[in-house]
Order: sequence, then C-alpha cells, then structure tokens
Amino acid sequence: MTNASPAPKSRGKTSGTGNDPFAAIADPTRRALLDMLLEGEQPVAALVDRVDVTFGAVSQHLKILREAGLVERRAAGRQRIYSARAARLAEVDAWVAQYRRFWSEKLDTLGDYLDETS
Amino acid sequence: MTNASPAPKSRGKTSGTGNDPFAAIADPTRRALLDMLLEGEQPVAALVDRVDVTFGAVSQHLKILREAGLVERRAAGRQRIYSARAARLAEVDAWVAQYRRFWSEKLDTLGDYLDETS
DNA sequence: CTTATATTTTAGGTATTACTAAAATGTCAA
DNA sequence: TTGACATTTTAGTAATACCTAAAATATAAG
Repeated sequence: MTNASPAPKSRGKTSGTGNDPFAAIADPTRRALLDMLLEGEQPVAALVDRVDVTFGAVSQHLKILREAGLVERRAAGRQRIYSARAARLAEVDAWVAQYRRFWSEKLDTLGDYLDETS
Repeated sequence: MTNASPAPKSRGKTSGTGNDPFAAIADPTRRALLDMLLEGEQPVAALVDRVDVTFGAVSQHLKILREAGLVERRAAGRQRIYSARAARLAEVDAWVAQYRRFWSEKLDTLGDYLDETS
C-alpha cells in the first residue's frame, strides 16, 4: 500500500492569515511594519514610505495585523494612527518558550544567536 | 494621485517557506510536528499517524522544517529519524523578545527570562 | 533476484497570498 | 459645494502553499 488517505480533506478551516498571529508574522513586510510601530504610533502614510509597497498594500497588511490583534487603530482627523499591540504575541512567545531549553541551557546574553553549533 | 508605484515589483525573492523560520512555523501542522519531536526523536511513520495528512505531506513538511534548520535527520536502516533542532528558533525568539516589555513590564511566569536591555 | 518496508519525490489540482491600479469612502478646508 | 487629502476597498493577476495519489528510491530480508 502506497498511502493511506487520512480523510476526504475538506480544506476548509486553515484559519488563514487573519486572526492567527503565527501566520500574521510570517510575512516580512508585516514584521517590518510592527517593528516600525515599536518606535511609537504612526499614521499609515509614515509607514508607507519606509516599506516599498503601495499604500493599498500597506493598508491590507495593517488590516491583517489588526485582525490578528497585533495592532490597534485610532482615528485622528482623516488619518488613522496605528500602534503595536504586542499582547497577542504572547501566544507566539509561549510556544517558542517550550524550545528555549533546547538551545540555551545556559541562557547567555540573549542578544546573539544565529549559529549552527553542530 | 492615487498611488505611487514603488517599483516594478519583481515578486522574485520573498524567501518563501523554505529556510525562513517565521514562514516555517506559520503552518499549524508543522508546529504540531515540532511539538511531537520535542518529546524526542522519531521516525517519520510515528509522526504520520498522529497528524491526519498523508505520509507524503508529512515528508514535505519535514523537508521544509529541515531547510529552515528546525529539524535534523538521521538514518537508521530504512528509517529516517527526525529530531528537533530548536537553535534556529532563537531568531524568532529574539524578534518576539523586542515586544515582551509591551505586554509584561513585569514578566511573570512566562518562560522567565532576563530580557533586560532597555 | 524478488519482495516488502520506509521514505522521498513528482505531478497535478485548488486555495490562499501578496501585489498593483483604480475606484470608493470619509474628512477637512476654502 | 468643490476639491484635496488620507485611507480603505475592490478587482484582477501571478506566485506560492498545501494536499493527494502515484511513481521513484533505498534498504533489508527471504
């Protein structure tokens, strides 16, 4: 027997980019946006010219981040001011935390990683 | 003016699922596989019957995880034994760490780290 | 050599993603 | 009102992701 089909596979609820923080931070542009907001709240236009995609694209990314609970929006005149709302990243952090003991039984500086050690 | 095109946009190097740990852990099945490997190294077949996709799909996921440096493979007879290689998650951890102060100025029981540096 | 086992790879399909350009919405100001 | 500004939404497209079934590879055993 070659393969055992595990079910008809409805392909229906993959949760998607919206609302899942892991999916939300998978995109490098979205991480860049979050990083910018880490410096403080900003209107969309301020983010746009640091990011090399169109205004529309940034707006769409912000929507995804907002649906994931990672940013907040506030109205100010005709602007929309966005700010980071990192609480939702706690879910990601909790997951990664399980693995911490694997790479650092000794937790050094916490500032340098990226190695191979093999 | 409606939009300012930021460049022809070659759509070429989005890094993709392979080799980018953020993209690698975006998929829930892959996170599940990593979680299983956290219990200890395992041959592919052992993972397959806890995951509800075909053998082929699991093999593909493991390939992506391997390309991202998140798992290791070892041969044992005709089996391939996989094990978690969490070091690469340090990159994710480092990124998330920037945000920790946002949701916990007091860092309770989470993973318990000395983030500091600010 | 032949067959069974364990896994990987390929081919093909469908869904989702990320992007752009343009249209739509909402707000401010003359 | 009219027009400019700030942002969002829509429509359409190309690339990517994930999945299955089946073929291919590799090792072990009779």
